[in-house]
Amino acid sequence: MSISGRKERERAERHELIISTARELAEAEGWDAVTTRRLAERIEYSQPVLYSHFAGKDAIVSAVAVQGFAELATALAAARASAGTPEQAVAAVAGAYTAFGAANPALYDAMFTLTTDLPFATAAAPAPLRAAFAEIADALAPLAGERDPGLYAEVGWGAMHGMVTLTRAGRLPADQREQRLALLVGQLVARPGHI
Amino acid sequence: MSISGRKERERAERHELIISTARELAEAEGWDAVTTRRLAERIEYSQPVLYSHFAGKDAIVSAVAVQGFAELATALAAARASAGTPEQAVAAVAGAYTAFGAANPALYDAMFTLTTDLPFATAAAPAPLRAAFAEIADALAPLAGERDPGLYAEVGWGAMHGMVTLTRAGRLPADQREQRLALLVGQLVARPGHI
DNA sequence: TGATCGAATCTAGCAACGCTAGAAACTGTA
DNA sequence: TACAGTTTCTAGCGTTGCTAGATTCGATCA
Repeated sequence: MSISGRKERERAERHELIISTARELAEAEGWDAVTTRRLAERIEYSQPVLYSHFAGKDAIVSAVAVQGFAELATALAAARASAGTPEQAVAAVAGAYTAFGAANPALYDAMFTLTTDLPFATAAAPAPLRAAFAEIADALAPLAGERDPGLYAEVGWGAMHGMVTLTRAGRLPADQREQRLALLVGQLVARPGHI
Repeated sequence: MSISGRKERERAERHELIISTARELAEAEGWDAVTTRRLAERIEYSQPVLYSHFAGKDAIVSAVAVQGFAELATALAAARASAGTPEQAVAAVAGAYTAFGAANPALYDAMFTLTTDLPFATAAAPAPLRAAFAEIADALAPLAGERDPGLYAEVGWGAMHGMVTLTRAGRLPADQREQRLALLVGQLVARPGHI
């Protein structure tokens, strides 16, 4: 048992090594630089070993994305826990969310731009994805009032996500980041207007 | 003059043909199917002619994107013009924006996901891009109040963009689209809360 | 009308991509 | 020490974006 145990352990380590190396390479040089050849060279194995761990390159990106969602969930939970009022919790979560996107651009790309096959809005979605969304939902829930909590959370998430992606693409000026975020939070926690 | 004039005209026609063919192919089969070989075959020229019109494939995608921004600006203007109150204008613009994204998924991808080199928040940004943003800004301006109009527009744009992309990626359930949009608009036009 | 020269276009090919079949090496067992 | 099974690698396939050099086309002049 100990021999096969060691093998399994080594295999699991290599599995994680592939994920972390792909992530590092992407964060350092962008996802275009993450080719199976370069990745294999970095982990000091030949190309085909990648395919003994993952179905293909997409699966590697997805694995990085899931890791990202787990970290995002942790960051949001910490932000929410540090806040006093519900409004402050929303502000803290929004700040943590946008900071996460700014600090890990390639990771954020893997989570939202490159990964297309991760189930999300279903029960089959990986736990980290549901955990990250739950943090947003939990932060907004106390303020929902007559609003549907699920929809309220989705709208809040979408607003934060849009800001992150537009900022990242250089489509929102980098300055006034703070004020923009404050304005977003102000709208999110506002009592809804009617048309 | 008439001969070289005809040549220039034919060249311009082919230029547009490349753009429209790329767009059609993308909308029909996704951008992955838009290879330089398939594109050349469709326009019934060899591959290298593409490079006599565009610096590379990215430039073709960018050209499609600019066309998309022009159409988006038109759609938003029409929506805004049809509305009565400022609040209704915001609702109309938001509805038109999300409908545009849903109706032209590949085009929207070209505009926001694939194109990375289009300048935006600067004066050097192509006119259609500034026009589309201006429609959003103009719709929100009457409601800005003490809010900075520019930031207010950016936040509104980000919120709509986030909703479109998350919906498109299958990360927001397709049902309750209407209610979600209404909730978003309600938050956008709300008098801001404070933290 | 026919030769010439420049421009437009195509053929053919490069390097790099994701991925895989079959050979080789390595590991544990007898 | 020979064998069996797994693991890993070498080599290569088809496709990608892009380009150099050959070729064809067309306007201009003798």
